[in-house]
Amino acid sequence: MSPLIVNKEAKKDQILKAAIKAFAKKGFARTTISDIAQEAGTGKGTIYEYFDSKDDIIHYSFNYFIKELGFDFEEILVLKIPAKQKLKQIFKTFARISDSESQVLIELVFDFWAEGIKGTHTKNILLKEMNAFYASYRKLFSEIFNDGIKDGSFKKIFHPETMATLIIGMIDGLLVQWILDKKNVDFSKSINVMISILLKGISRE
Amino acid sequence: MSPLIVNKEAKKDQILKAAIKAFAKKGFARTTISDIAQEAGTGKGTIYEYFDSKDDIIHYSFNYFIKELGFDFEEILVLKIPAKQKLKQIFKTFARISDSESQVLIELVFDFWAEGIKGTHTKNILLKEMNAFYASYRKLFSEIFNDGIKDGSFKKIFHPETMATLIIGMIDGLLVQWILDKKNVDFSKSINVMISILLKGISRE
Amino acid sequence: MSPLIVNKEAKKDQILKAAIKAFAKKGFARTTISDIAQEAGTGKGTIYEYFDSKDDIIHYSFNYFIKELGFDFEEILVLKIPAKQKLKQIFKTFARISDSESQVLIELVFDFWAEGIKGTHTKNILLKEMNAFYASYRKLFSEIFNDGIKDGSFKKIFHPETMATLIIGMIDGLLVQWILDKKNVDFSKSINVMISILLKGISRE
Amino acid sequence: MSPLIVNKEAKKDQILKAAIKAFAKKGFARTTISDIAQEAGTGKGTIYEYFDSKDDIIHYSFNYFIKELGFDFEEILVLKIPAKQKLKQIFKTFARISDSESQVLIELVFDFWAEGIKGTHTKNILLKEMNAFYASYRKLFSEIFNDGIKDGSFKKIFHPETMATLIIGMIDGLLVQWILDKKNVDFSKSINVMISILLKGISRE
DNA sequence: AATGAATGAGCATTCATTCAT
DNA sequence: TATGAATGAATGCTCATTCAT
Repeated sequence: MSPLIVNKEAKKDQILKAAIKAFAKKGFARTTISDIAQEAGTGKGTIYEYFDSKDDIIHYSFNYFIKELGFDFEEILVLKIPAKQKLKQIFKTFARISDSESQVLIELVFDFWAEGIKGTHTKNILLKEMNAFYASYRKLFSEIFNDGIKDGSFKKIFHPETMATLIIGMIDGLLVQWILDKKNVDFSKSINVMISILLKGISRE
Repeated sequence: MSPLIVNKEAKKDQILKAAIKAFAKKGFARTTISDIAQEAGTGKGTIYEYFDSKDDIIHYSFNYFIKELGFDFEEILVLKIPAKQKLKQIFKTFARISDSESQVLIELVFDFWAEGIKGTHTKNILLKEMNAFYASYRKLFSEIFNDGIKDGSFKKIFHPETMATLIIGMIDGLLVQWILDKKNVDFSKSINVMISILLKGISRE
Repeated sequence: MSPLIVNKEAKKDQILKAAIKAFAKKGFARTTISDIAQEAGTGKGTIYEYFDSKDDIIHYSFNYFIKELGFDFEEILVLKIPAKQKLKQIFKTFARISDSESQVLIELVFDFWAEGIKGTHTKNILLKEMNAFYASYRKLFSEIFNDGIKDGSFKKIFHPETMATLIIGMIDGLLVQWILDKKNVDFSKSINVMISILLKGISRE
Repeated sequence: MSPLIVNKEAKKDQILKAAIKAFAKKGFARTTISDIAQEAGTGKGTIYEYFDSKDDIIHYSFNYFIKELGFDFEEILVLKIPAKQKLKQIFKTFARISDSESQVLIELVFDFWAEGIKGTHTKNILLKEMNAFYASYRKLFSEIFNDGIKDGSFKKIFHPETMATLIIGMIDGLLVQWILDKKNVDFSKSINVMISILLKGISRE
């Protein structure tokens, strides 16, 4: 009669993954709790044992999304290598997005964006989190640019913050292009071209 | 003897604008026909006098979106000016996006993207149209690059198609950044920086 | 500038005929005022110039139905011919139902029956009228039977009222069979068989 | 650990009965899902746990109608009794229709007929089923007539198929008369008169 | 008189959420 | 803890009816 021991965290994770899979197929709005339950192989009611609401699941999905895609370049940031090398290192990570299992996750960006800026009262959390994410993201790049300018490898003609925005924008933009038309868009190649041009544009000499 | 005379086209347009306004506020999924009717100042039933369904309205919104944002650079394309000038000209158009009344419209991009790739059978029309739009868009830029390469003003080291994807991606990406965080992102400025770097990167000498 | 002179009655009739045609196609419930207007070649609003409501049209349809199918055997009733001849004469009329233009009309019986016994407050008029019609109908037959019994040509073993019900029931029933499955049911033939059996059953000697 | 246990079949049946009751009161078209839910004592949503759509309910109603009214005379058909006895036996069943709980069910015939021949694409299932039912019904009677003719108890002057149509028509017709005007029509008595006349008409000597 | 644009009450249906077991 | 039956608020859409012209 010993109760089945389940790792609550593990099950929550399992449901979350199922939810993401379901979201990727039909988008937030069209995905029902039933869909998620089915994908997770549980009952509908069970979902609510682990999440407060559908919005809650969306919210968790975003955090999972960020973490899982490995957008944490802290380690790179503290490396003792030239700014230019850091940039190259970071871009290498992105190039990897197009292969692997990240694909399902990637499909969610649009939904996050759409949901993020629109959602009702509750969901402004999403918007805040997204803004926080992008802000930290921008900071990451701007620090690198600042370093580069300081050590003389980058020209100081460009405002580092603006440059950061630009870089991130380019990455997101390529993502969009690629998701919309995978057949005709080569993500990795485009990223590489981008870094080349970029470095050429900002490198001193 | 004569019935109430209404300019059907004008009213359809008016409703469409109201719909777009409503969509911009809450997104496609959360916007109800009632919302649209209220925004348009008509009864619910009236909406259906002008559109077949909610999907139909979304569909029309996309076409309006494209046309209204003036993404038709055909005129520029045929101008007898150097490729470099053409690029600058085009980018000027984008810089204008951030001001004026385009703002409401811009908010819809996320929804189009999200709806486009997920939608059910019927809505794949949207996806097709979006793909068609982006394809023609890419063609536009790649032609300019080809011209530039031909007349010797651009280096021929980059694949024009990839470059086009890159440019469009950058624009879209900046758009995203800006929509998400208008306070901290300066769209026009970023666009200008972008063109500078870009031209530096691809111009011969 | 002399106004177009229209015979109001004629136009009402024209609309009524169009309505019946429409009803025959889709049934009362599924037929819209638009359908009727289209069939009549008029505007929707015009319908209301001649009829108070959809229910009103149904109501008029019933009266038209009765009159048009020629269920007025008064003339036969007063003829100076034997009861048996009268019966035959009447049945001949029914045999004619299956050819001619009555067909459209006939399709409506089910709707009248269904609407008649169910309808809301307003429509109990229909039920009353239908009952009145059937009552007079029964009276017609029972008078003939009474005559036949009186003059000795019919056996007096059967209650004339019951016999009348039976006859009418048979006719209606055949109608049902025939409408439902015209390919496999021969209305005229069945009617003829019926009268044969009937006469054999009730005729004295 | 175990979820709420419900006898799904039983509940579906209960809802079906409630639906039939509701249909009997207002007819298919005027009966709303709300009406059915109210009659069943459940919430609106619950109905859809057991049936796919309103059409689905109508469809099930027909099958229930056929089964419940005991229109399955197979057992009688195989009895080793004379054809004449079989007919009497069958007619006894009909006489029973007018009493008991069948009454609610009976009220639906008109709706089935009306819906059957008009319905849209989906509902032609109803028409097919009705035709199938009547066809098997006709076959039942024609077999009895054939038997009677073979064993010499019936005259062979009448085409068995036509006779069958006639009988069924008479029954349906009486039903109509009775439903429309229960006060003035005695169903059982009429049926009895009918069988008398019929037998007299077709029996040899 | 004729019309059809406008409308909102009303309907079938969906789905997030609750809760008894 | 797990479940799925139950539910009603909410939604897209239809259509009889009204009414300005």
